Amino acid sequence: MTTASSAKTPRREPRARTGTRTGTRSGAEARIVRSIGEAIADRRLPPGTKLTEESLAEAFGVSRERVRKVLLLLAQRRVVTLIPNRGAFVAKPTPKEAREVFEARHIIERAIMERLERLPRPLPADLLARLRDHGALEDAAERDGDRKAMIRLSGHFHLLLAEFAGNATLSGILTDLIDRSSLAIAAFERRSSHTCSAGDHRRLIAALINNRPGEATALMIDHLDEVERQLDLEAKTDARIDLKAIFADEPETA
Amino acid sequence: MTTASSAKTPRREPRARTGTRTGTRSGAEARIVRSIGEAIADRRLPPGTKLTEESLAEAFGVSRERVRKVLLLLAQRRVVTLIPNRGAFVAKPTPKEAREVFEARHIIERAIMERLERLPRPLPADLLARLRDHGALEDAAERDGDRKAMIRLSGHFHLLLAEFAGNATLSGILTDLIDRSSLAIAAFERRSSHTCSAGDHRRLIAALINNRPGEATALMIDHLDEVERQLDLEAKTDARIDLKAIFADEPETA
DNA sequence: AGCGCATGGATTGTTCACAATTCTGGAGGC
DNA sequence: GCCTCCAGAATTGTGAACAATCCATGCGCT
Repeated sequence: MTTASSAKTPRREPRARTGTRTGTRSGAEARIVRSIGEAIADRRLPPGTKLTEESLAEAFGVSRERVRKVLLLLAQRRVVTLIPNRGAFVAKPTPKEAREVFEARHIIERAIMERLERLPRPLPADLLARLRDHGALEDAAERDGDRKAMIRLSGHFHLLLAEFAGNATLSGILTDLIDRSSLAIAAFERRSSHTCSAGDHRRLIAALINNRPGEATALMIDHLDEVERQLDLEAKTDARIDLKAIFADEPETA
Repeated sequence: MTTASSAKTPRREPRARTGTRTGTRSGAEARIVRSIGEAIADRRLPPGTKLTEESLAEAFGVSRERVRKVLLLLAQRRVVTLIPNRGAFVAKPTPKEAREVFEARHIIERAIMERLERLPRPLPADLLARLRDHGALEDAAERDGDRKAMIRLSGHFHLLLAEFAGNATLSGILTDLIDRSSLAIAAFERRSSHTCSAGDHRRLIAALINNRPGEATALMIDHLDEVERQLDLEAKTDARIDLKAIFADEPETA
């Protein structure tokens, strides 16, 4: 094939900024990606929902081309599915894919917990503070029965731990996996069961602070197993929802 | 334009085909992504190389828009870096990022090896066949001193193992990590040493077949350690400090 | 010289119009 | 009644033109 050797004489190297986290540069796009991502995570956009370019463009007040780019990014993250000439849909994971995602989380989050347990004691003050703050938020959401907040906070909890494990690359990978977990949960959750994970998280925080070797890691594994066990890989949920209604009032500032 | 009420009554479900593997639909795009990715992996495109849209468009005989899309995908995979209004460059990982990538590979590939070791014996015939074929290819490349082939084959080896661990999601994650490893190697490799990994791979295959518990996993960890140890990750990135890079960091995202 | 500043050329970013494909709804034949 | 087939409409895909931005070179001034 044609080799891409058309790069001309090397000029100067750009400083490889580690800054941009998502690879998207414009702030507006990042905002839309996050907005749609969160809508999918807390199930305002259930799996299978058609994401019409023009509707989204209107809802966010941007051009269609930009929506197109956003959808491409989300597709790469497996959060939406692009079908040629048919459009974009909120991804609907297969049971196999759901199991794979949870297995991947098992692997990565176990490693994260092991690193956290190996952290020098006492734990950094900011970690403790953020864990405490987070616990309070989750408790409040549980008290209020705010389901969407609980889902969102649950994801944040896992990401918070990943962040303090000190490997941004792993955190990025886990971010995607958590989003896809949300999709899997939305697709396969049983009607009945609802032992919400706030309790698990509380115990996990306590174990992390007390630092009995292996305890926190074991709790994390149990926690992930428990979440996965609550799924019913036979259920098929289907619904469609009006995009504009969902994004009716989007906060201008992130 | 007035708001054309979209997303009407629920219609029909889109066949949630898992078909498109990469998220890119058109075959041409996938081809270009792979082509550029391989060129980066075996260092025909070293880190920092400017990737001008028009040059690429010409080289591949496609429109600039398509190149643009490809670059966006590669940026999402952290293989190229997009700088607003400046263009696309082959990513140049920092030492920190390189360490993170290798740590992530450690975690994932250890898990993969553990799963492979747990496979029922004797190993599937096709796995054995492909391992043998691959070994022959690597031996040949080593004999011929075909450095590019060796790099490519080394990546394929790890992906081959991942594939037979039976988790496509993990394989996908590892694919990205391997590409980024190639970048890290290209950026930080020491001039001198290069005990190429064909030998490591050979021993690993043997251990996998013989199946002394834990041996293959340990070999994989050693292998990854060895590769990383051959890099010079001491922060010698650049003597002069670029002020623009320091202050150019995103003011927008929290 | 060295520094500041304007201009020219090149490259990226955005918008627009149109082509291609699919979906919808109905007419017609069996 | 049910299926097939065929416009019309809606939606996605593509290319080209236009605007914005940046880099480099040269000129004038201190």
